[in-house]
Amino acid sequence: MPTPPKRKPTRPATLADVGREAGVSAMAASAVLNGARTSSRTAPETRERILKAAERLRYRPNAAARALADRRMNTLGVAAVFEGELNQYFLEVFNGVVEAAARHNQNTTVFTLHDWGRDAKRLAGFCDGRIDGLLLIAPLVSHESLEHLPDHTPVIALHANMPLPKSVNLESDEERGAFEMVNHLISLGHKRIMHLTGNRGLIGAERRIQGYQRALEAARLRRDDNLLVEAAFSTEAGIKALRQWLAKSRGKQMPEAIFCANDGIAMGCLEVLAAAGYKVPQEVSVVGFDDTIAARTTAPQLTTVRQPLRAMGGQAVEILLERIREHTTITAPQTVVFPTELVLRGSATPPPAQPVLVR
Amino acid sequence: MPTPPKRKPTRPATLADVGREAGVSAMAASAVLNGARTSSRTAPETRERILKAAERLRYRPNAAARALADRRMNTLGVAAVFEGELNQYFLEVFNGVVEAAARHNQNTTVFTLHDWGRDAKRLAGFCDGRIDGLLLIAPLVSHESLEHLPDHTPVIALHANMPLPKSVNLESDEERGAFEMVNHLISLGHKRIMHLTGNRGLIGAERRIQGYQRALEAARLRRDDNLLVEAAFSTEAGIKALRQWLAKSRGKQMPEAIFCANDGIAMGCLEVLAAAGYKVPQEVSVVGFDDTIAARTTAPQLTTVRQPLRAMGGQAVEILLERIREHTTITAPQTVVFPTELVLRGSATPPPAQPVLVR
DNA sequence: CTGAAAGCGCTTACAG
DNA sequence: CTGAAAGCGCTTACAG
Repeated sequence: MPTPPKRKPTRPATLADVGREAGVSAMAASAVLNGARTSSRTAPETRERILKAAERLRYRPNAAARALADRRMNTLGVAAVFEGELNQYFLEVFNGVVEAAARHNQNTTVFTLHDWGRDAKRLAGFCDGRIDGLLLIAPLVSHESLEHLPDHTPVIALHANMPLPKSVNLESDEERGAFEMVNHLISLGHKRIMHLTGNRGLIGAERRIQGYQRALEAARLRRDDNLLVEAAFSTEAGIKALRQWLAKSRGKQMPEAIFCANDGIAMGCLEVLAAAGYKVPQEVSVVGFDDTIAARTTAPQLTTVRQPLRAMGGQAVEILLERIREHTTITAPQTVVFPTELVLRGSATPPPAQPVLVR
Repeated sequence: MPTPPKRKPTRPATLADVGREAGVSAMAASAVLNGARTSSRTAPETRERILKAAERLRYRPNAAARALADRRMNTLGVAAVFEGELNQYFLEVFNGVVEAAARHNQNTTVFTLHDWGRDAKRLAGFCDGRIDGLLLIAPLVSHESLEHLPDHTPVIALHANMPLPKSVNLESDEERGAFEMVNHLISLGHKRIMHLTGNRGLIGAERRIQGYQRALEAARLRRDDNLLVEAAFSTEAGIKALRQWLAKSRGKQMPEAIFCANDGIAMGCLEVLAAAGYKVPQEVSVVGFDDTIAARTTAPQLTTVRQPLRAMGGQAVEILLERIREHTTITAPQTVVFPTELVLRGSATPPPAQPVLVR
């Protein structure tokens, strides 16, 4: 006795189901439901019947099947390192990414890496049809790891440590941002300006150093190597570096202003200076870089250099989608530079009339 | 003249390609490369040949094809509203999600909604085979929108405004957290304690209000309706609410402490108070709720109520994966409550000896 | 231990 | 305007 062809109720409806229900073929259903090319030329009443059937069956196109046929997943990958946590910088960029992706009906999937060098192979593994394009956030690439980059998936990089070949690279004009900030301090009357650097070797850190030095030179201020203090891009590093400097400089003159390579370092400075009893900005001005949320919650609020992180994230998505759509092949590395902007708040004022000594 | 069977170099290699290269069938390749069941029983030298061929061809399994055959995408969806930006709360939860997902070799894709009510249908649209399970972050569901929830994809909710039926619901004991925080302020000597609320009507906001009021009552402090100030769960709302309150209260006594419904509001308070020249915590104590990263980046750092957001995100993933694996069907809503915890930092101290006036 | 076959659910030419 | 066929790249039984 043959079993009646009964759909198991737990299985989502397919195009074939809808077609059967509407008395048409699966691809007629495909045409009207999933907008295949021929959709416009379907008879109105057939169309109606199919729509009704789909509604009744709660039909939803299966993404995997569609991706397989289409070679298009409508999903963008975002890769970033996860060192215990995704940080403020990432969140800011990701906001822009998510916003732009949503505008284009694209999904965003996040891949977290422990280490750019080590995980280069995993990165390529992501490009296995589940994403249509890949955005690398602040990647630290080496010539070797570039080997592992996917061939068939367009890649775009934001704040890479070196321009990725065959890719568009987004960066901001950090050298200029640093230059303008130091210039601003000079115009306020500062002459003795310390720079707490980011991680030496990172391109972002080096560019800020260059901007700092160029501004000093342009103003014919002498370069005091003692005021170029190596730190790293974190609050902890800022605290440590400034503390050490103060400890070994007792009795000497304080810097009139401290230009920090990012807001995190600046926060560390504020903490150390407050603890040691120096008044900011009356005795020492302190400025940052990035304009993260944190810059507005310190007291005084931070004068800083704004990078348009969110806009950069959005633009990355736009460019990536363009490349996916057009199948654009990039041969030479391409670079897009975003402007930075000075944000003036309360942490920088003219220097004190009398020199302040380290105490 | 027949064209030689030449692979187009732009196409990623498939199992068939690898099989051909190694002189075996596609499914032999499948067995050793993609770990199908039979993999263990492949002859060592065949195995070796296949591995070599795959390496040479840079073979990568196509995720879409695999998902279609498997009915398993190895991807989890996370849905959250995006009102201009993903906030710290989301970031914190997402950290836990990402971490747990990575541990299980699962991807995470983010779906952003404008509005829970309006986008209920889109939500179901996501459950089209591209994800295996869906995590709703702080969803605002209605009985009606529940209709649209997917039938074939397990769902789990974090901080839902009402327990979702057929789903596991994760929440934390916010009433108790609020109670303990206000109680702590009282034990420091505060009597005049303001509460800046979250969005009225949201269960999380109401629970914090209840905890606040219960603590005042328990200490027999009179309830001053003027100090229960309606705001919403954002920094901007905190700024606006406190500014308005200050503007209409000139000459009156400042609150000794401000209990904010979340850290974002507290950050807004710090900003307003810093701008207006009030010293925190010497003149006013400010405390938050959530213990997001931001709580540690403010100056002073925030005393706050810790919700184990990250752990909750991680746990959500674990439960979801369990449900996917087991095909567990849930009939009655299930709820898991996480404890909160007081985190003492610098933003709350005993009240000033002399009352401070609004200036 | 290995391979030929059928199927996952969709699309894209190609006929009628 | 509509349908039968082939194919996307993989897996899962099922034979040998």
